[in-house]
Amino acid sequence: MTGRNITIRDVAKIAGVSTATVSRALRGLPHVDGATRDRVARVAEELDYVISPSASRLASGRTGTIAIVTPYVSRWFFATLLSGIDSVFQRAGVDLLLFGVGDPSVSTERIPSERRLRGRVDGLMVLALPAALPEVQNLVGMGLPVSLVGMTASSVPSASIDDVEAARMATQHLLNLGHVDIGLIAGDISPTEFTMQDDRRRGFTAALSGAGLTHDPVLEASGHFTVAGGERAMTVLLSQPKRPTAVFAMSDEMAFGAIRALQRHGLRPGRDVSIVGVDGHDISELLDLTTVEQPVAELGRVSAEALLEQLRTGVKPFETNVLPTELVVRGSTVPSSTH
Amino acid sequence: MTGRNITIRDVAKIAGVSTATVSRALRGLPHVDGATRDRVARVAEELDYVISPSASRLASGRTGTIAIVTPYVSRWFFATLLSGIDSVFQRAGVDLLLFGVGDPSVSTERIPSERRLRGRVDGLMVLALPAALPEVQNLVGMGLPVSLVGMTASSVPSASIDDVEAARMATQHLLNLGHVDIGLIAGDISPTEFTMQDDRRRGFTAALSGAGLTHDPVLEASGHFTVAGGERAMTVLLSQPKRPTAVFAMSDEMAFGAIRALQRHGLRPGRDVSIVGVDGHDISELLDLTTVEQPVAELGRVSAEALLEQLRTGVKPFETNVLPTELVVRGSTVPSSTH
DNA sequence: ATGAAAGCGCTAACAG
DNA sequence: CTGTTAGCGCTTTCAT
Repeated sequence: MTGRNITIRDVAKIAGVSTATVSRALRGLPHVDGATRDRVARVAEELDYVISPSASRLASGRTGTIAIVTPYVSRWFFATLLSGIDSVFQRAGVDLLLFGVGDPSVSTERIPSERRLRGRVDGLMVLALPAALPEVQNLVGMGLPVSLVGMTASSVPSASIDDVEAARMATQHLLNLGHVDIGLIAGDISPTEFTMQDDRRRGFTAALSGAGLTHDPVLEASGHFTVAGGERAMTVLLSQPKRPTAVFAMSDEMAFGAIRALQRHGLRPGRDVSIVGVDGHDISELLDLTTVEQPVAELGRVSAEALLEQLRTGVKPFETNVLPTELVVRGSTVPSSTH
Repeated sequence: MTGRNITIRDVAKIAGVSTATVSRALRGLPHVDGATRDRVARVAEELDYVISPSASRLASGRTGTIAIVTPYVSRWFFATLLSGIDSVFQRAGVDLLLFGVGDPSVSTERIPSERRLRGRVDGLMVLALPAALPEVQNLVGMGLPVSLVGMTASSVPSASIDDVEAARMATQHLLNLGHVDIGLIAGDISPTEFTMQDDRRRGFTAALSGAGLTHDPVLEASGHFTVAGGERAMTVLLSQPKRPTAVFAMSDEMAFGAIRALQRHGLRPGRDVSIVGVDGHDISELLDLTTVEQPVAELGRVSAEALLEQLRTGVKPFETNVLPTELVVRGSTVPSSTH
C-alpha cells in the first residue's frame, strides 16, 4: 500500500547514525549518548518505525514468545489460569502461543513435539498435564525454560496447591460436622499417572483415618471431572442401600453435578446430603456450595513470573511455589442429622 | 547442547541438492522430481531438521501467526469462542497470538496498535469488541486480513447471531406465557456504541410492541453483563412497587445473578418470577434456566475458517455469517399466574 | 527440474 | 560512544 516498508536503515540514514546505533538506542541498551538516543527515538517515532520481529529474531535467536500447553482452553480452571498468565506476559511484551491439546487421557497427539517448539519460542508453560506422560516429559526435558502450573516435576519451577491438604480440609470439615458415612466423587477410575487425583484421594482417606474411619469403596464413584460425570456419580451413590450423608467431590464442577442429581431426586444439598468441592469456581457461590478455594489466576501469575524471571536472568528458579487454599463454608454442608 | 543447529544447508549437502530444492521439496511446492522430494524428505527426517520459522518468516514475509484480540480470556463466552478458534487454526498449523485487552468500556489502552501487529501476524480476529471504537477501527482498517466474531463491520467477514431476533424470541416466549409486566436486565446504562446491547434491547421492545405493550422504564435495570450485576439489577427490580412477573436478562450470567437475587428474597425462579436469558451458558442447564442458546464455539470456528480462507486464497470472503439461535425452555419460565 | 545468488532486516562482535 | 562488518537461515527470482 504505502510502498516499501521502512527499515532500520531508513531510520539510521535520517538520524545520521549507523544501524547498529539505532538498534542499541531503540532497545535501550547502554553505551548510547542521551542526545543520540533521543534523536533516534524521535526519528523512529516520526517514521512510525517498528523493529521487524522476524529479522530481530533471526539475528538474535530470541523469539519473544512463549508457548502455553494446556489440555483445555475453555474450561473454567484453565481459562482462569490463562488470564493470570496473560496478564504477566502481556505486561512484559511477550507473546503467547496457545496450544490446546485436549484431554490427555483421550489422546496426546496434539501435544506439540520438541521440533514444533524449538526455535519458535523462548520458553513454555505447561498447565495441569500428567507429568508422567512421555510427551510431557519430552517438553520439560527439551532444555527450554519451563514453568508448570498444577503439576510438579523435579527441578522445574512450578506453582500449585497442596492437593492432599485441600482434600483433607474438605473432608475434615465434613467430619467436624459429625458425618461418618462420607462419599467420594473422584475423577477417574483408571489409574492415570495424574498426581492431583491421587493426592486428593490421599487427603480424603487421611482425614478419615485421622477420625478412626476407613473409606468404604461402596461410597465412591467416578465423576470424570465434569458436571455430567458428577451427576452420574451422585446418582450411583444415591441408588445404593448405604447412602452417604455427605460427599466430597474432587472438583466443584463435579459437585455441581452432584447437586443436580440431588435435586432430581427431590433432595436438597445441605439439608439431605452435604456436599463439599474443591476449586472456588465462579459459580460455586451462586449454588451455595461449600468448597476449598484455590487461587487459580494467582497460580497462573506466579508460575508465569517464574518463567519470565528465568527468561530474563537465565537462571532457573528452582522453586516449587505452593499457594494456600481456603475452606469457604456455605449452605451445602450442614451438621449430620444423626449427630 | 548438540553443537550447532542443523540448517537447510546440512540437508542440502547430504541430499546432494541445492538449498532451493530442499526448500521447495519440504514445502510441497511443484516442480520437484518425485525421487528428489523423497530423498530430501528422508534426509530431513533423519537429521530431525525443522525449518527455522524466524528465517522463513524473514525471507518470505509471512508469519504463520494470527492475533486474537479479545476483551476477556477467562469468561465463558470468550473462552468458548477461543476454543472454537483454536481448533481451526491448530489444525491448519497456524499459531495464535493472544491479546487480552480487558473491558473496553474501562480502558482501551491494551488494544494492540497497528504497529504492534504489523509484521507480526498475517491476520487477526477481533472478538465482540465495540466496532465503533477508534482503536478497533484502526485494527480493522489496517489492511491485514480480519475476521470478526460477535460484531460486524462493513465489508469485513464476521460470524455472529441475530441479536434482535434472539431477544425477540426470549421476550416472545414470556409473552406467550401470558406475562405482561416484563422486566429487562440490560447490560450497561451508558450508551456505548456496542451494537449487541442495542440490538437485544430492540428485539425486546419489538416483541412488546408486537403484543401491543410498551416498555416501562421502571422495569429496567442494568446488570453490567456479570453475575453480580444481574443480582443487583434484580434486587432493584424487586424493591419497586411495580414488580415484574417475568424478566428478560440480556445474558445468562446476568440471569444467574437474577436467580440468586430471587433466592435471597425467598422467591423461586419460575414459580414466583419467570427468568429467561441469552447465551446457552454451560451452567444454565444446571440452574434450570430458560435461555436462547447461541452456538458459541461454532461462531469461533466459522469466523476462524473465514480468516483462514482469506489467508490462503488472498480473497476476502465478503460474508457476514449469521448463525441460528434456539430457545431452550426450562423450569425458570412458567405461565403467568394471573393468566 | 534444479542451481546460483541476492536479499529479507536486524544483531553482535569487533574496532576504533 | 559509535561505526563496520559479518552473518542469522531461509525464500525467491532468474538462469540453465
